[in-house]
Amino acid sequence: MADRIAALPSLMPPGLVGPDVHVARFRQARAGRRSAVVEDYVELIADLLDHSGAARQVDIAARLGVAQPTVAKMLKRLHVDALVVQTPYRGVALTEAGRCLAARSRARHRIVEDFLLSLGVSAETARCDAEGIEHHVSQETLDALARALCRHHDGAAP
Amino acid sequence: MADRIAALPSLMPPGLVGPDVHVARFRQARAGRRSAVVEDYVELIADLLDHSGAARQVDIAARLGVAQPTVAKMLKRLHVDALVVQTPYRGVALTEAGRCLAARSRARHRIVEDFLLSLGVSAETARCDAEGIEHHVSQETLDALARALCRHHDGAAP
DNA sequence: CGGTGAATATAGCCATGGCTATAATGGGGT
DNA sequence: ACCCCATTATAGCCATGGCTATATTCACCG
Repeated sequence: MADRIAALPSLMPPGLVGPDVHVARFRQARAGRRSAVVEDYVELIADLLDHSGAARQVDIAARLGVAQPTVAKMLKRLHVDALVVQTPYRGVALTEAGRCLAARSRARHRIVEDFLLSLGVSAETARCDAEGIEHHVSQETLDALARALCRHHDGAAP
Repeated sequence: MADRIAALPSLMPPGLVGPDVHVARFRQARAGRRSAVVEDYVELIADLLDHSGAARQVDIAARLGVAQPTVAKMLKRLHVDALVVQTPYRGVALTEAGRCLAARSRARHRIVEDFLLSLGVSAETARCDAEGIEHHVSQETLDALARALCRHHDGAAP
């Protein structure tokens, strides 16, 4: 059938790969979409804690562009996931796991954004695109971006 | 020095940007996540049509790694969005708008994947990461990637 | 010490995008 | 011509992540 034809490499024009490989790609992409929200929250909480010493729901909501109850519901989930600790009617704090995830997300974010900047993309676009891209960058790609960034810096200012 | 910047991002307290700017970033990222599924479907349908002449629900489901009713429901939505036309118990076809969207998604995908390959990322990782990244790449960044790709080719085989 | 306003908690709604189970249908083989 | 079965349609469930409206609680000030 069509599948058998598509599975023959010699008859396969570039772009259509085996169904199993296709599945793996899409499953990974969906996983990235799922973890993206969590990473956004944790990273933002870390930023707020570092910058102002407190992470209140209203601040999180204001920066994410969502309503406060949305933040409250998500914080419950983050608490279940052992990423934050909440004291009622007070701000949230990150657990050790939360700080770890925040640090990784932040590093990833920074590398992606710096890399986009090194390509000549405007600061605002780099920020926006990095926000979406960072959750889909594997460690291998991240390493490649970091290497390219190093080469760029070495070549630009030796 | 470049290593230091890339390797120790968490030691640099990121200057917090204004809340409104933050909101714009996250809103764009959420929009990208929303459109990602639609683009995945349309791009895949176009690939199936090009390579086997038909896009059946079972094939779409097998490649996306989802169940057939999930595909059926999504096709209804794509029909409402005027991206596909369905004849009952037959495969789907793309509308003009659908073909247009598929072409744009495919071009975007190709540039991102080729760019990752040019960075030295393995073929499999490039495929997987490109699948997630492509939906979050603005036109400006896409242009920058294309330019860098051209420079890479010129430098590699002049 | 009490009241008031801001922050948080809670309840309940919606759309999206998954799933399973099952019914309806159409095409191909005998 | 007919029946089988692969395919598609439909029904109904769940989790996620948004929202509004409203109740609670805290903190501060008079």
